[in-house]
Order: sequence, then structure tokens, then C-alpha cells
Amino acid sequence: MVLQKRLHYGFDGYQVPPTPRATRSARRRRSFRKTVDNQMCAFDLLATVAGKLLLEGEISPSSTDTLINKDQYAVANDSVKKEQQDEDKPFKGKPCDPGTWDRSFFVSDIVSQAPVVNHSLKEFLHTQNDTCSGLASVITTSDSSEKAGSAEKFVNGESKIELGSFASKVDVDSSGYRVSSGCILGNESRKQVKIDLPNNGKASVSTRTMCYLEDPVVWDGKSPALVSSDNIVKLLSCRDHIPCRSLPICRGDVKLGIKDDDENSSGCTQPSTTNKAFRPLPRIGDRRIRKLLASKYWKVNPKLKNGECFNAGAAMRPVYRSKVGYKRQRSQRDYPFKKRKFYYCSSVSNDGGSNNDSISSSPGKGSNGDASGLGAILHGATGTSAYAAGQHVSFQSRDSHVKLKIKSFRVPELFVEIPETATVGSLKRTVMEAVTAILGGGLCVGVLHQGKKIRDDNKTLLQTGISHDNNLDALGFTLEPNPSHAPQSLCQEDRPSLFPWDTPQPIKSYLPVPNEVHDAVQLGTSDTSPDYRITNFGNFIDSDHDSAPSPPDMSIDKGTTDSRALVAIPAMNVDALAVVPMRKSKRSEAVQRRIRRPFSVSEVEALVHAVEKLGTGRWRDVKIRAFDNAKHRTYVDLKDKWKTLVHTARISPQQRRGEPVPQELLDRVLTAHAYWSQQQAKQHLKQQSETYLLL
DNA sequence: TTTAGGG
DNA sequence: CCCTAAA
Repeated sequence: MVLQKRLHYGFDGYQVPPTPRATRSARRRRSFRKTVDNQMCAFDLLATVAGKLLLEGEISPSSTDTLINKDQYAVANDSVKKEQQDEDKPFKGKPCDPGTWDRSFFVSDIVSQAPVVNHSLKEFLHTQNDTCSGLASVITTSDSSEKAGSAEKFVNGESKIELGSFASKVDVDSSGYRVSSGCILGNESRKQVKIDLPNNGKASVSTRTMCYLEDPVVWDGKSPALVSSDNIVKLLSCRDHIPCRSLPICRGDVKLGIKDDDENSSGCTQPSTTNKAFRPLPRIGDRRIRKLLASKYWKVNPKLKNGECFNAGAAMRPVYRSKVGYKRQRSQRDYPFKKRKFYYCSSVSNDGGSNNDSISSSPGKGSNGDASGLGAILHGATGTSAYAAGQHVSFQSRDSHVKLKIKSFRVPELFVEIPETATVGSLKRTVMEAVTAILGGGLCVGVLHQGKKIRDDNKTLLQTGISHDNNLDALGFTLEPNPSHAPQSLCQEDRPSLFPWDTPQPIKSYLPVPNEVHDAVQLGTSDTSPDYRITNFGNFIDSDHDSAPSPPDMSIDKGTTDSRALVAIPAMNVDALAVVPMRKSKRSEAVQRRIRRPFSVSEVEALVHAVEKLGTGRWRDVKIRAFDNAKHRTYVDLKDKWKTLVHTARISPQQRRGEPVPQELLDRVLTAHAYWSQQQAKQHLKQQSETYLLL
């Protein structure tokens, strides 16, 4: 029997930090709700959901904390030992190669599962409220949500992306609760996508927090298990070994790291296989789970001090595992080793785009919005849908409704390389760029059911068995680079993995080598002698850039430059993301201005020298002559710099800021400027006279 | 694309 | 640095 049921899924309020240009507009939240037909194929639905992730392009982490601050981030090598000691206790597995994961980012997904038990909606809402009241009234359109004041309450300092999709149930269980629209949701398996990115100046805090995100799940055991499946995608900035020990995290997780050795990854995984942590766990209480889902859980360990991060993390792991539950066990076991690999073969149907129109927001704000908003965020329910908890997962198989909760997506692997001297801010920025590139570029959603990737977009949920599969773990989602960016030939679906989370795929195809890489290499080897620079400013500049003593600001500069060189920025593929019409505009909004790169004295010297010779009206020539190898300096930059130099030279030394420019240079600037201004004037007069004569 | 200037 | 009118 094929009933036309409606599936509701929604993108629930994600938060973006204030943009440089609109600093005052606090954070903005966006959300969308969509209803699709049960007959809609999984990919269609997912495509739409995934498309919404593009909005995240606006998030831009910022911070200036230094990465190598061991005390705070424990990213220095020195901290490895200590961490290992702490970590080893709970984990018997052999430590993985520290060097492999050093300064890596991890995206891990955790799957926990528990049957849904009758649950009181009220209770749920209540819980939610104390957990994250700030989420209330989130269900609004993107536009209206922009001004939602509730955003302020949101997790402070962090940007958060939550994506939830699930279906609502038509049939209401006796335990179901009717909230706003009368649509009742029974318990069912749900999948919720959640991508949390630390943001803001609280680099240390947020970064560490991420480590714990999943861990802190404390199961009170009182609440009926409501959440059937959880996947949490986390971006972790941890030491190498950490990921290894925390097998649950390691496995099936996507790692963002500078080093990519398959062997290493396998090494890390091995231990986990035998991890004793894999024992059946008690069912997860929905209440707790919800809390976890709530934004508040970013602050789960607010009290943690620097250095406690890892210890705490280690301690938490066990808890986390237990939370994960027995189902998790299976999934963990299934995780293949090569986390570096990911799938990108799946395709997203563009049909979903047609459904965009249906995306609506619940106008309700006030009281109603509050309740529904919370529910939506935590459960991924549609804003207008009421919540009904209490049905067991098994029930869902009896109706044609599929309820999904996407707690996390697997994120394509990204590789980021960044020098130790880079700041946390630049690191975040780099990762953000990479993530944004993925989200904004070719991103599509993959669906895994019972370990097999479902590639047929035209199949209905019913046909695939998704709609009536009691095993929530059987359903998995992945975020994958757009197929258009990955040769189909690379797809190896022939041998479907039995494990939902592991379908190893080479990622290199996603790591286009930008020109900057070459530049960086060039810079690194073009250490020219001082003498040479006199005749070759280009080299001189490069040399300076690369081998300069690197004052504080300089290190930042370098760090950013280097990191940029290796950031994968896949070309955007609008087609694959057609489901999100507004993406383009959003993206443009997210365009961040170039990083500031103060001119060094040597650069100024080169500039002055070139201008003395060429004049002030030939910036292109100046660029070619003196900065040809400095890709980040455009002729406009040079022109602007000259402008500021002239200004600087004219003001009193006390008024000058930044790296002091030798007075000698400033004098030359004024001289050259005066000279060329005169020449220009002469030229102008000459032209005028010529014109006059001609007439 | 470059220049030239204002923002 | 960004944005753009003009050239």
C-alpha cells in the first residue's frame, strides 16, 4: 500500500556570526521547512536539505590566538605524551602515529541509537527550554529570521549549523501531542545533520569545546529513549592520537588533516577495533539527547580550563560510548579504516529544486513559535508540525511515513596545511574556507541504507525499504563533493560496502592544486640575495616574503598564505545545488575581503624604487616590475599603498601607525610624488597646448 | 583591464 | 582593502 504521506524535514536555525559589514546585526538564523511527498525519492529530499547547507558560507571563524599555544590547545608536540597517557587509560588500542593527526581537524560522526519510547511532549519541550531557550522562535523564514532576537541567546560565540530532516507522522499515537498545526509526530527514526563550527574570538574555548561535543552525553536513564539515531558531525581540532583513541570518533569520520597517510589512518583504527568500549550500552534517553542537540551543549564544559581539554575528553569518551549504545557498536565495527576516503559518487537529484517553493517558514513567532521552534531544532520537526513522541520505531514501519533525523553528515575529507606559527584565527579561516568551499561548491548528499549506498535517486523510500526499516542505523547520510567534481570512474559502488560509513574513495580529486601552491613553493626556493633584489624587485619581494624575520604580523601573513595554498576550493557547481536558489546571493554575501597584508619595509622600498622610475600613473608596470612575483599584490594594492605612503609621509611621525617606515623612504616618496605630479602636470599642460594648437 | 579616487 | 566610474 502506498499512501501519499508527507514528509517534513527542515533546516533548523543555524546561526551565523555578524559579518564585517553588518557587525551590529548580531547573528542571523535561517531555517527552512519543507514538505515533500513520501514518494519523493530519498535523494530528492536530501538534495534539498543539503542545499541549505550552502547558506553556511557566511560563517567565518576569526581569532588571533596562536595555534602553538600548547597550554590552550595542546597542539604542540610536547603535549602529546601527556595526552597519550590520559587517553591510553580508557583505550587499550595502540596509539596511532602522533604525527599523522597532528594539527588535524576531524569531522566525526557518532551514531547512537535507541528505540523511541513514549515520551511526553511537554516534558520534551520543557527540557528543551532549559537547554536552549534561545532556539525558540527560530522557525521563521530566512529573511525574517535575520532579525530574530532569539539569535542572541544562541550559543554565545559559536556559530552553529543545524540541519535536521525528518518526516512527520500523520497517525498520532495516543501519546502523541498536538502542538501547533495539529500535525503529530510519532517517534521514529530520525536523522539530523549538525555541523558545528566554532566561531568567534573565543578560539580556545570553542575549539576545545568541540572536542567534547559528543562526549558529554550523560544519560540520565530516566527519560524514555526517543532518539533513535544520532550522528554528530564534529570538527575537532585535536592531537593526532586523540582521534585514534576515541575510536568512535575516528571511525567513519572524516579527517581534515595536513598529513594523509593511509597507513596512519589504519593504524589509528586498529586499536579501536578491539576497544573494549564497544559494549552494549543503555538506551539513550531522549531528554539527554535533546540537550545534546541543543545549542547549549557547546557549553557543556564551560568550566574546563586550559589543559583540561584532553583529559576531560578522555574521561568523557567512556561516557560517550555508553551513550552511543549498542547500535553504535555495530556501526563502529563496520567502520573501515580509510577515513580519508569518502564517497562522492552519489548524485543528487535536481528535482528537489522544484520543491524549494514549498519551503516555508512558520510565521508564528510569539508563544507558539517558541515551542515549535525548539522542537524543530531539536528534532528537526517542521515548524508547523506538532510533536508527538512516544511511538516506537517499529511503529513507523506500519505507516508510510518516514521520519528521519539527520544529526550529522559525513563531511568530505579536507586537507589543510598550516604552519605552526599561524594563528588560530587563520586556522579557523582556513578550515572555514575549505568547508565553505565544499558546502558551497559541489555538494551533494549520499544515502546509505544498510551499508549500501543508494544510488538510484528515483527509488522511493518505500522501495528502498528506508521507510520501514526499524534499524535506524541502517540509514546514513553523507555529504559528498559534487559528482561533477569527481570523475564518476572513481566511484566504486560495484562492491558495496557492508558498512554504511565506509566507502573509501580517494579524495585527491577534490584537492585542486591552486596556483598559490606553486607560488608558495616558488617563494620557498627563491631566496635571493640582497644584492639581487636591487635589480629584481620581484624576487626580492618574494624572498622577503619567505625569509623575512617574520614579525608577528608577518607570521600571520605567511600562515594565511600557506594555508590558502592548500585549501581545496572546488569550483562551485550551481547545478547540483539548484535546490537552493538563494545560494548565489548568500554566497556573494559571504565573500570575505582579502586578508590584510601590511606592506613590509622591503616591499615599500621596492615600491618606492619602482615608482621613482616609472611614475605614479603606471601601476601595472610597477606591479610587473617590482611585484610580479607577489601574487597577492595587485596594481590597485600598489596604487593604494602609494597613496597611503604619501599620506604617511605628510603626517607627523606620531600619527603614523603600523610598522614604521624609514623616514628616508618617506622622503623619497614625497620627492617622487612631487616629481611625478609635476611631470603629470606638465604632460597635461602639454596636451592642452597641443590641443589648443590643433584648434 | 587599467586608472584614478572615493569609501 | 573595497568598489567603481572612466578610460
